[in-house]
Amino acid sequence: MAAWAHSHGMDDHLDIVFAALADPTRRAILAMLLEDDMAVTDVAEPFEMSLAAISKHLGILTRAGLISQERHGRVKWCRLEPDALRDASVWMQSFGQFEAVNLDAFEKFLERELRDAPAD
Amino acid sequence: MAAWAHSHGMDDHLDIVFAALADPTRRAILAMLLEDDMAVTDVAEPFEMSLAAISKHLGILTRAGLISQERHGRVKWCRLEPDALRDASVWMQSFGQFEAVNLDAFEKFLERELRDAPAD
DNA sequence: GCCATATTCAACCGAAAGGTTGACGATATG
DNA sequence: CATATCGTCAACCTTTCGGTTGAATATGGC
Repeated sequence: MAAWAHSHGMDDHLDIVFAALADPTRRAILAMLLEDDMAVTDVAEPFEMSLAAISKHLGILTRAGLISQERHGRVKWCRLEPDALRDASVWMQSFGQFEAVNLDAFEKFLERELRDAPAD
Repeated sequence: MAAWAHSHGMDDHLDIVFAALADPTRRAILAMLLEDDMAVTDVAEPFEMSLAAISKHLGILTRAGLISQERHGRVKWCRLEPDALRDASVWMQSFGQFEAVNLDAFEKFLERELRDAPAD
């Protein structure tokens, strides 16, 4: 089980992951990191915005668990962490394939969603 | 022009879809609509917020293509539209398969060294 | 026609998102 | 030591988000 599940509900984590994915700059960053790990400055280079803005985006991606950042000297390397994306992907597939046979995972998902919803 | 900049039409749509999914109320609504089509008032019933707020949420889900709304008399029925979710899921799976690409660690190491090299 | 019901619209509000700039701490280099 | 580079922080600004309330616009039932 993923580390974030200990301190947050799945719901909170999905909030953060989907919000992180909702920005085109951040998705472009993920696409860049798909090819290779990169330093913060190199990530920022192709974008027409300040380094501080990119640094914020990277913080958001890190908090969402979508990337990890590791410091080596004064350079901070950014690495893609596909696990969080896989989790959200699984969530979405439970909708896209709800006609299919795999109702087990979906059943558990639905239970969780309904319990977490502001009910009665 | 970078390779990741190719998908421009889809990019805007992904903005809207992921932003729509980033709210727990809206995800709960999607979960409810999995079971059955519902009228707006019935969708709003379990939530502790105004009907107008739910109406806004449904508008956002509709603009994202995640649901459709059809008016019958004075009742507006909401139906899940899993296609948009499937699209976003496909986008995410391309990242989930990151490991399948099996990038060579040595190659990454080499590129890192070259980028760090003070020569030129 | 009259009234209740279903849904949206418009105006407003506080908080959060996404950007800027300038200063700053830390690290490498000469 | 001096200086350039890497990255973040703090303060600020504007726009968007998520919610409220009250009025408005159908539509259905009697």
